[in-house]
Amino acid sequence: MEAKWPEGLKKTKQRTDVYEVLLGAEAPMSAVDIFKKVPDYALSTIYRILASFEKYDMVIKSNLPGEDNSVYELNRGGHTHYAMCLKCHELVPLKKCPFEHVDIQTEENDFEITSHKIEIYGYCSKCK
Amino acid sequence: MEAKWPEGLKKTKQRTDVYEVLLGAEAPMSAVDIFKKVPDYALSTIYRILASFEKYDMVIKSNLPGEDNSVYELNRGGHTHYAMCLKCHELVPLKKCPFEHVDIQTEENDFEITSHKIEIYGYCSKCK
DNA sequence: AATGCAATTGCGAACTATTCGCATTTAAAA
DNA sequence: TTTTAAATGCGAATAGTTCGCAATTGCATT
Repeated sequence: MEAKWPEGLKKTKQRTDVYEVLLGAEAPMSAVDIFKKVPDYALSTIYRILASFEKYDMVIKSNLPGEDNSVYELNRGGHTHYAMCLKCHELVPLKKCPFEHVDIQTEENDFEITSHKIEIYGYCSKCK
Repeated sequence: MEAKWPEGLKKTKQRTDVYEVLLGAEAPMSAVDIFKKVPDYALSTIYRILASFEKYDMVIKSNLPGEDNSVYELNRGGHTHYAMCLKCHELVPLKKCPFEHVDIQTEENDFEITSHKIEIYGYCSKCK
């Protein structure tokens, strides 16, 4: 309900509702998923809201392959990765970031790494 | 020119030419990138060829965020990951897979991992 | 509480990457 | 060489996302 709201991001009914939806989600959602939860708002508005949230680092946008759309999740600080079931497409969170104690080396030895994304695939307990 | 060709994949001028293009590429290419190299073939044919290559595990299809298209690279066996420069979008290969000696644990403890993708972001030597 | 204005929204049209349908061509098996 | 399933070219269709613009709304200032 009440939560930190970025300075400079105007509060509107649409934005707070979309924020609520993301707060209640336990897996990343697509724009259309969100749209279905708040069908009174225009889909293009959902996209614009998500873009504004992304600009303020409130959400993380990901593109899961196999799917042709983007999904969004609230940026809750400590970053989370997911494993995706190739059969039912369920997303299962990883216990911890596998890169925690790994150092990554590029061919170009001057590359400054700022962030990463990980996609894990396989079969969930129900599907295998 | 002569290289292993999967059993059951019919050899056509279009397919071998697309294969050549991918062989000569040192970074993943989009369908349109490839199309520009072989402009006599229909773009839809390029897509279908890439889909057939993917089915035979000859290419790896990836979706780089920020870009709204997919890119394809030849599957050369030992898998490679890339770091992407957030400024110039150059792709720099990693020296080795960071997951080589890491075990990944999901919340659901029965998840069977079969593969992974990694996306590293940052700034290349030229851009930072 | 009323005013002003920039930011946001709704609506539909536009755009882009990708896929599909179908008639024609072609690889390669017989 | 004949045959036949698979591949291609072409344009149209689709899906996700973005854009333009007029109408609305948040919120700072009176």
